[in-house]
Amino acid sequence: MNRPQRKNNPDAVRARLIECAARLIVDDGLSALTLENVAREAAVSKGGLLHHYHGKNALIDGLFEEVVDWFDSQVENALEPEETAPARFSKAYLRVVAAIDMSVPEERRLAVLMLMLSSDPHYCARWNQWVEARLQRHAKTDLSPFARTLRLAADGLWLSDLGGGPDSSPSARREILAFLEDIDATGAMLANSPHEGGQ
Amino acid sequence: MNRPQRKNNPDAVRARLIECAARLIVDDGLSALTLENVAREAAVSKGGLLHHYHGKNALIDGLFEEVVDWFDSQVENALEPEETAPARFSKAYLRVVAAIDMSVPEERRLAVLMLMLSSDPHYCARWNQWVEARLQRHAKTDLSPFARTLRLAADGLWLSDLGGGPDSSPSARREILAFLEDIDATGAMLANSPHEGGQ
DNA sequence: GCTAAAAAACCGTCCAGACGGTATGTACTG
DNA sequence: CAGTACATACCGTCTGGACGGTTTTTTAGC
Repeated sequence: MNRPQRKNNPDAVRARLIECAARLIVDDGLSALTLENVAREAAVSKGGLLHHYHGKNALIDGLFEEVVDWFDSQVENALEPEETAPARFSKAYLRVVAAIDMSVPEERRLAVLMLMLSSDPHYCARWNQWVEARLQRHAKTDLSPFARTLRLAADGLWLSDLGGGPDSSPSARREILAFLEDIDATGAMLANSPHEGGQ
Repeated sequence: MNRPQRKNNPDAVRARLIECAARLIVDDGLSALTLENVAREAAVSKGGLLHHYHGKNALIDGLFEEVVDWFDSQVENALEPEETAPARFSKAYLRVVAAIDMSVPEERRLAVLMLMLSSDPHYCARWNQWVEARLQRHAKTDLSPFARTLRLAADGLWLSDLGGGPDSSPSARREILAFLEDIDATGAMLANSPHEGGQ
């Protein structure tokens, strides 16, 4: 995968740049995401950064795609085998979000996504594209109110995680998950309503 | 309360500054919140702005408090009369969020809150303080998993509103609300679990 | 009630620093 | 040698904020 014949392989530098950008955003807020800060954190000069990413937008775009791809693969892995399971996609969605441990740097990436989503309409639109594409693929299972509610709760959890809200503690999180599973078990009102997508 | 004997009462100017700052953030993004822009929108010079708010932080702080106070009063008004109703606070919380109409300028304020929350850890902490204070006040009714889930879903709805996600359409929203109410009606698993607050 | 002093409200300008981005130079690799 | 991967130095712009001046309102003395 990597090319150890190079002393400093540029892929690693790129990855480090993305990683540091993510860390900066999560820990110090969006305003801390400056080229200089990222470069310093990644132990690279600003010129070096701009060699890999032609401008700040390119860096952010790279970060965005990185995170979305990561989340996408995570959800894909969390999907149940039965393809007709109700709320199959939304459950996986929730599971991935709920499993995030903010103390693990790798998993803070999602917080980055949240930040970017709420700060820039452009990324918001791109995210919505992803969600709607997935929703379309799982239209048979994930348009029910229950599925929607699951995703909404996941988003709330996600947001709560970001700020360390009172519902992000492990115990509170466990309770919520258990509650949602109980509802699922009762099996009430899981019928897919024929609600047209989009707004 | 106000002093109408003044021709241009400064309270009105301050309110206008806050209002314009909010509008700028929501419509044009966080980066558009500059002293000059705010001053121009409010038909006040930059010096005038700095006379009322000693620095940008003071302005943002004022905005933050304004919005939190507004949300607080909205939730207070949405509270059911019966003080022992399960998830009393969380239901009001959800009701207020769900009732927000983003086309009404007044109600876009909440979007401001979201923006600030996600951009600055400091405001995140202050928001958590508010939530925890309210949670403590309503500890008897709003620590159940159901209540937590309600607030989480509200947050998700809130976020979805901001970005115009696929779950922010009126019909989808109605479905979700109805679903949540059905769960409430079944009355299952509403017992307050003795979960210690905080993290 | 009149007036002068004080305070508050407000304006326009200027400046230091930060930030994104460019241009140029250099070392390493193949 | 050519191209990649960086580093260094620098530039133009924007922004926050300081500062001094001007108008309006309030207060105080008489």
